[in-house]
Amino acid sequence: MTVIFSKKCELALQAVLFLSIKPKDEFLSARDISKELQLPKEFISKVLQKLTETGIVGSKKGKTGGFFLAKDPSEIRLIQIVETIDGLGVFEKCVLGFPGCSPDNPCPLHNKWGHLRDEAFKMLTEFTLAELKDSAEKKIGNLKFDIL
Amino acid sequence: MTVIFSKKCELALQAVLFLSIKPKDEFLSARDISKELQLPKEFISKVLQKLTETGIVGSKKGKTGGFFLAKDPSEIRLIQIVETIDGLGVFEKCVLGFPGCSPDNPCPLHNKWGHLRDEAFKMLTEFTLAELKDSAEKKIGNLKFDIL
DNA sequence: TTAATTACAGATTATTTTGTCTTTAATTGA
DNA sequence: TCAATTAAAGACAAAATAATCTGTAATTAA
Ligand code: SF4
Ligand code: SF4
Repeated sequence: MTVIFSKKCELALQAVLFLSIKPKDEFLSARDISKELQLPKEFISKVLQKLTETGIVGSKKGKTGGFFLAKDPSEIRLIQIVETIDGLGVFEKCVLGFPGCSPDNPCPLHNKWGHLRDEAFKMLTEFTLAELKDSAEKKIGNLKFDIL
Repeated sequence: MTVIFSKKCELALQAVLFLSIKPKDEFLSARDISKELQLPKEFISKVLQKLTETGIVGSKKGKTGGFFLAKDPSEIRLIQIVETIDGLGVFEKCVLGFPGCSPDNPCPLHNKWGHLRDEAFKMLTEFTLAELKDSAEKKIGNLKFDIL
């Protein structure tokens, strides 16, 4: 079973969301994030490293180092995170997995699926971290008390 | 990078679509299908075996044996194929991959995503093989001449 | 200056998914 | 009956993905 995003990407979304609810000038270590989100530490840091390359998050080495959002949450669109981690391939691919299908002979699914795909893309480009901040805050707050 | 469906499932869709464009009383061997769709033979037969369990396709062993659609194309909904191969988990899962999220405190994505997911589900339940037959026919016909 | 802490980079391992191979049982035509 | 053909079943191999580990360089506090 697969989903739209890879696990890596889901994790990245969570981690960045977590960064967004913290004060802007605070450095969060991978360890802190992993502890709070209950996710593998090294995986976190690897993913965040990737995101530093694209300038979405910043990092500082050393004793008080850690990660932080490099931009204002309102400047970070979800699609940017997806793109960095997974790429945008999903949004181009055929549902049926047919090779070499050209859209001049589209099957009935093509239009419907294409539309949904575009909607998903639109959703991810429209939403910024700022819009998710509030509910993410509650959500991550709850996380500690969740059994699963 | 992952997509909505697993490769197995894509392949199943293609194989079943292929069966649907053949005369009802014709047995198609896994080898024939694999040859025509240019896909691994054993994978095909494995997937079709799965689909025989759910009664979507039928099979016959022996010299003139092979696979065939057990129902009329208009009776086979795409979702049934997806369900047998991948299950319906995708349509229940959270985009962000948060564990233990309850819908009483939905993040802004939840509704949007939920809607898209439902649309996808609806699309797959509404479409039957019959509706895809015609264009699949052309599509598979072209397949042989495609470079990739 | 030194010890501690942290991101960083890359190797390594584990797990899952995908694909192949081998063997068996059923069916048919010769 | 017998040889050929095929699905079925499941072991096996390869590849992709996820997760861990190890060592290094940067930074800071003492
Ligand atoms: S026309 Fe159908 S088969 Fe071709 S790319 Fe679109 S969805 Fe896929
Ligand atoms: S509310 Fe948000 S985090 Fe929770 S299940 Fe829905 S999409 Fe996922």
